[in-house]
Amino acid sequence: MDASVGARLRMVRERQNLSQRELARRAGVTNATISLIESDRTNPSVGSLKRVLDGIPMGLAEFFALEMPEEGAERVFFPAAELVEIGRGKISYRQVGTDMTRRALQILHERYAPGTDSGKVLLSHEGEEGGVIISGRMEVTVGEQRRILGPGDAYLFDSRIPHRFRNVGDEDCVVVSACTPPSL
Amino acid sequence: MDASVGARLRMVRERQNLSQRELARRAGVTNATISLIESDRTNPSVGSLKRVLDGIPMGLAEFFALEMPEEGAERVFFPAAELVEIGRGKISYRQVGTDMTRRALQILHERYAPGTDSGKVLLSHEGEEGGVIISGRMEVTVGEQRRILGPGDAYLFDSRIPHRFRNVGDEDCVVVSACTPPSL
DNA sequence: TTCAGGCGTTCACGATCCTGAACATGATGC
DNA sequence: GCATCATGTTCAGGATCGTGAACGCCTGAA
Repeated sequence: MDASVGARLRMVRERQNLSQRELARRAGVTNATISLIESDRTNPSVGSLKRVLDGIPMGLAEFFALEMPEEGAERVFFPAAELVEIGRGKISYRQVGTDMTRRALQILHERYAPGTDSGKVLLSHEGEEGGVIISGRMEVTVGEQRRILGPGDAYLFDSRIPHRFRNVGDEDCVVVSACTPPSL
Repeated sequence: MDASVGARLRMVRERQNLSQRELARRAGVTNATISLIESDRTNPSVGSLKRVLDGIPMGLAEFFALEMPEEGAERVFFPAAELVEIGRGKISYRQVGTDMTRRALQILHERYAPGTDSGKVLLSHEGEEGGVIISGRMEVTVGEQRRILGPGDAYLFDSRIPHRFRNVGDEDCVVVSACTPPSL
């Protein structure tokens, strides 16, 4: 509860996948300021810290109320606000956690616009993947099998089997998917 | 939610009935610092603000999460932490609210040590007063009436009638009392 | 009245912050 | 290889903060 301001800021910034410079640009401060604060080489004024947090955005109360994870403890919970949206337009997804290099499992909260197609060339790669349709309708092709899935339906298969996804409905299709090892 | 740091600090300090100098002494800063912060003539560093709040004591998260009352709105709720203990030793009491000059009703959360006596000379003043015994035992004398009250018992009388309180038990006696107009 | 003490405010100056520009490193592509 | 880009870090200097000591005001006691 009384971790340093620097450690807190670094944590929230990295959870948002922002670089020091990008955060500095959004906040209207210099990247040096971010660096100095995060390394506890300076003791920021409340005003400047607030400006920095406005670039997240996050309030001061929320910032200081943040529970810092144990040193070396593995991150387990991911508030919705931290599932940053990566794509835009036809496909967008929100990844659960960052730093996929160290993990064996990747989980995405995806949204497919109507007509989206993962491609005529069927995908094939190592690992396994699966998912659950939350809303909308999705045509899933895996090997010789083809099915249209709706809310509550799910899939799970060996990724080496050629596969393809198409949103054949007329509304967005939301899916929670998982794959191992992380692709992308 | 985004009131100035100065307004917030002034509010919490006054709710604790602390002067700028007293808070400065507890916090290990100078009174000038408190004055400058409260008047928003400076933008304190997180570190110095934390030192100041340590003198309250209050955490940064709680400080920034404080809801500021509407301008001119009357204060209605008083968290237990704000009922500051005023006395020490034989009698101590926690007053509900401050600035009694403007109020018609005064409420105290009192604790009487064993043997405490409000005095042989019976009290008498304008107004009415009453209370409820929370724990312990208290001998209450009002005019010609005398009674030993225990937990759950209560009293209520015209303050002009001479009265006296004595803790005749062998443990602390806790009472919630009220009087109008505020005495003391 | 005068004095003492507490209150919040103001001021000059030494300490600290924040900036703008450089630096060092690593990843990516030609 | 080289160039290019993005990353985090370091540094000198102007801007700002925090201190210590004053100030004016008020209240209560002698």
